[in-house]
Amino acid sequence: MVTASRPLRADAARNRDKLLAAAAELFAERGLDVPLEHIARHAEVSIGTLYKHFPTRDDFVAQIFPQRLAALDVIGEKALAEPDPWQAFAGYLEDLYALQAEDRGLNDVLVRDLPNAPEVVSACHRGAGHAGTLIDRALAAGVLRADYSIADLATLTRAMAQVIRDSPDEWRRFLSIYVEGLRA
Amino acid sequence: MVTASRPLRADAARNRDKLLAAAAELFAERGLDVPLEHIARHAEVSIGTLYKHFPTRDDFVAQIFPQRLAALDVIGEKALAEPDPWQAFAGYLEDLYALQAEDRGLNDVLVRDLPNAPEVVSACHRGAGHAGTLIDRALAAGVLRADYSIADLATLTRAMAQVIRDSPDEWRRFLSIYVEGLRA
DNA sequence: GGTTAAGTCGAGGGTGCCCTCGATTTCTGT
DNA sequence: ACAGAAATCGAGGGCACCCTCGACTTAACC
Repeated sequence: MVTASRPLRADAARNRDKLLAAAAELFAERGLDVPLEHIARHAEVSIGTLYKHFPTRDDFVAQIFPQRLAALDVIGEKALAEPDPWQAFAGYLEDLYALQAEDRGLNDVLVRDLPNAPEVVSACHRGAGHAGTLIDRALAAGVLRADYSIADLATLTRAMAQVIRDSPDEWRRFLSIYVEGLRA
Repeated sequence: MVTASRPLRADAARNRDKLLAAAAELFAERGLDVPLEHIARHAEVSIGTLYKHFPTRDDFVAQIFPQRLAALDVIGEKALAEPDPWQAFAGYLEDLYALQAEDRGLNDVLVRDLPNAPEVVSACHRGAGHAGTLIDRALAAGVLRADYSIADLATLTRAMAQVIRDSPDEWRRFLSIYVEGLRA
């Protein structure tokens, strides 16, 4: 069933873009919970127009974060290209949380479930896939503690989210201590 | 300057107690941010009466948590009595976060600064004192990584708060991995 | 039992955010 | 240039929480 909607009118397309840009900026700075009214104001568009284009907050999230989550694939590939299994895994963690630390909204996305943004969910699944491979490789090489699993990484991610929020300069140290605990 | 206020009338004392009990229960279950109206309802007292007894939310916090934080002293003493410096330190962490995991409000208290509840702040300082001693002893014994400091423990506490909130059954595992990373 | 200070009550005003909808404006195809 | 479809606008209703204040009730003391 093809829902061939007519193309947007020029002014509408412009406003849509302004809204997306505003949302992306405010999400990154203030997190996923910025009032939608702030986004509208920042985009210089009325609140009614905002709701016309993006009826729910998750519509913004679904438009903005899949792109940003593509970075997850990039660091995943990068890590998979690293020959040393320990370096690959540890480097992946560094890169992942560096990404998270740069974007308050992304930090939120990785902690919440967003049942209404399937593309975001699937991007996270892809990321988890990479991470799983890295874990398996490290396990096979015997460099990672034998009982480590992807669930532990999920827990770590939530913990890191909090550390990043509270003290954006100390997360590397925290991570490095935790990672020490991971060696086989 | 002694502000000898008259004793409370019987009904007032009763209501005050009901309010404290309600607040303690709801803080523990739902965290520090329960609506004050819920507390009043749960205490079967009007919202006006609540404000009469406790003009701010921090007045509740200041009444409720110093008691609860006394448990911090207990586990601190217990740890100081343990002869093995590593066991003392690691056991302290276990006990501390077990406490935190039992009480959603306490979990919140340990993450926020509460400038308006000086008794709470000072109880935390006392706790930090114990922890500092335990760290120093472990460092002196050479069993703890040499650069560890009380600031790291503060970071850990925030991280643990998040882990406890999200997955109340997995915090022990998370902690044990982190603690592995701590051995000298 | 009467007096009165102390205490209780809850309606209601304030704020911040959510979301809708009818009046108005603007684009676009002819 | 005009008609009509498409967009825009923002006032306003709803909700959850905050907090206040004046009218009412009650305990405490004689």
